[in-house]
Amino acid sequence: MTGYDLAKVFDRSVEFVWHAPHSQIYPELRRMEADGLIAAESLFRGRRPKRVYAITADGRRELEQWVAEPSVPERVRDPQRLKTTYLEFASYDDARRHFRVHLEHYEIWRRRWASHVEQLADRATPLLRRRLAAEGIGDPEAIVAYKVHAYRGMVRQAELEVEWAREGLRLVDELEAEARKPSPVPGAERSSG
Amino acid sequence: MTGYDLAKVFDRSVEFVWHAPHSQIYPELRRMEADGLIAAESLFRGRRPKRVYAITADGRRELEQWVAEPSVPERVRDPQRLKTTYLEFASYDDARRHFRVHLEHYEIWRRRWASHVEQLADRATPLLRRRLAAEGIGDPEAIVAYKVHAYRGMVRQAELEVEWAREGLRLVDELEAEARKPSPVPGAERSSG
DNA sequence: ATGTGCATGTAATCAGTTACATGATTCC
DNA sequence: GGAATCATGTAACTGATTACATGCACAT
Repeated sequence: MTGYDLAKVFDRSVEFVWHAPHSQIYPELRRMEADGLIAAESLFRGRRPKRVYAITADGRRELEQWVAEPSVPERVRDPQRLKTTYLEFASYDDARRHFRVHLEHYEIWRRRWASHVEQLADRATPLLRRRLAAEGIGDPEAIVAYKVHAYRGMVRQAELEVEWAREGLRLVDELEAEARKPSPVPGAERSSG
Repeated sequence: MTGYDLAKVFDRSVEFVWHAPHSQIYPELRRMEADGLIAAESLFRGRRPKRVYAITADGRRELEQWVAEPSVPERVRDPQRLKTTYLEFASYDDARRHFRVHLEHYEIWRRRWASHVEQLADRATPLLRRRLAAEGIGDPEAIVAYKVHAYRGMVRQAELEVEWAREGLRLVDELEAEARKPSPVPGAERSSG
């Protein structure tokens, strides 16, 4: 593939587990080429060449090493959850806006990931078709099954976030209703449930 | 607090939604001081001073602005899920190891987050006690409720990851069992369920 | 004396974002 | 002719990691 193709895959297309802008992709491709992990063929159509990359034997070995070693999950850094922790500094409306943005974001992504899972299960994505059409690749069941499992994980994550945001909205409503009530006499909360 | 105190809070203590090493904290504190968001008091005990920071009025305003504007979640970048997508390049044992590491990691964090939720609900964490003891702060219910909600989100995320990893392990077992079987005659899958 | 915890930094490097920059081709 | 898409880069900056570096206080 070319850098441009990759940018599409990362950005607009279906590979929704990793994002990278083209400004990161092009230099990285050059670095990988210099390291011998990929090789480019320059195609001239019209005047300017485009560089079509393919993996080398060394690159394949590197890829296999990478999948073989389990990567330890990174230290948590969750901007949304961090901000939630300090929502008492915001107005009720701002707090609601916080959860609504979260909800809408993950609702969109839930749909994207879900439809991608369907496409994978149907073996309908261009990349997957290419992989399955190639010869000498291992178990086609495994190729599909691992991807489906990965993206199902993303779908569930999104579902969780949508639900969590909904509960957040309900929480804000409750806190606001509670705050509007006349302040209770200390100790009085025992008498009424 | 001092930079050291903050590093503890970020690193070893209970604030499990954001991580930062001290090498990032100290310069950042100096920058925030230069910007007038925090002010330091140098305490001399023995010989070397330690710098105890407190938020300023400007800093408080900045904090309120930060919580008021909803932050749009970042583009997805999920190393574990990415690797899962290419597990067909790994051996079954390496694939299992991948999911086991994931499982153990999130099992540990699930426990941490869950016990933190309990502590928050009991108003038992040192930081929360300090906040609630301070005067002129708003609704104590809200202070606790938002934090509990945030950390409950983390607990559920961890539960999801644990379950997802378990299913991953089952998937690898199935794929391996399937691969060990004599290769089926094409079309034969119709006759037996 | 030795190790643990308190306490504060710097330096080199890497990863990632945003903006700047260009030009060809193809479709309407 | 103009817009969208193909196609490839660089530059400045910010955020984050890893390693290097130092020194005090206190308990065993």
